[in-house]
Amino acid sequence: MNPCKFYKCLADDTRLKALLLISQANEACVCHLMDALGLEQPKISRHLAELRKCGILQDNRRGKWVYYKLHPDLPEWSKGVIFETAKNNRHYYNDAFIRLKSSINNDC
Amino acid sequence: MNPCKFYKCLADDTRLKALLLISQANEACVCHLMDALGLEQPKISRHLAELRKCGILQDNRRGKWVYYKLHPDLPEWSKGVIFETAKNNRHYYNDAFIRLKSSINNDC
DNA sequence: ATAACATATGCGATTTTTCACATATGTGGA
DNA sequence: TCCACATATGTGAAAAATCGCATATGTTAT
Repeated sequence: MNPCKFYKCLADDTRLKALLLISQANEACVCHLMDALGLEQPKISRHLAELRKCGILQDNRRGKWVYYKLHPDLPEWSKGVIFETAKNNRHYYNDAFIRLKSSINNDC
Repeated sequence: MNPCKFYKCLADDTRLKALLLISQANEACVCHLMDALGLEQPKISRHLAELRKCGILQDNRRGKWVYYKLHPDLPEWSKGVIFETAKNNRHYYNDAFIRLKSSINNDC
C-alpha cells in the first residue's frame, strides 16, 4: 500500500465519509450509503470501486446487494489511520451515520 | 482541521515526502528539502506553503533560511497519523531522508 | 546602495480528478 | 423468459490540482 496512493483515496469528501461510515458500521451496501450521504447511485458506486481497486475495501455480493467492508488484508497502520480519523472526527460524519443506521434498519 | 482537507494535503508525492521528512528530522529548510527530493525551489516552496496554509506546518525564518516544522497546534490525531505513516513507510522516503541528513550536515 | 543568495508567488498551460448522464451487468421473482 | 431492482461502468464535459517559468520579496554582507 503506497502511502501517497492511500491518501489520494481518502482525499475526497464522498470517499472519506463512505469509508468512515463503513469503518464504524462494520459493513454497508451501496443503497445504505446512498441514503446516508444523499448522493446518486453511480457516484457512490464509482467511489467505492476506487477504494476497492486500491485494496482498501472488499466487496461481497449477497443477492441483489453488494456489501463493502474494510479489506481484511489492509495493513495495520492504514486501519489505524482510518479508525483514529473516525474516532476523532465524529462531527464530520455523524449526521450521515444516523441516516445510515436508520437506512440499515429499514432494509433499504 | 477538516479531515478531508487534511488528507488532500497528504495526497501528493512531494508534500507527503516533505512532511514525513520534516516529521522525522524535527525541522528542515527549503534548501535541504530541495537536495533531499531533487526538486526545484519553487515547487518545494509552493507545496510547503500549502501545508502551512492548512495549519499542518509552521514556518520560522532564521536569516536567509526558512525552517519548517510540524505546527505545534496540530491536533493529536493528525500528528499521530503523520508519525504512524512515517514509522510504517520508511522505504517510501528513506533515500530522501539520507540525502536530507547529509544536506543538513553540509549546511546546504 | 548594491549584489548575492534564499524563498515566495503570479500566471498561463498541462494534467488529473470528478461529475452527469446514459447504458450495461448481475440477481431474484413472476 | 421477462421484468424490476441493485450495482457497475463508458464517455465526454467540467472542475481542480499541478507544473514551469518568470519575477517578486526578504535577508545579509560589502
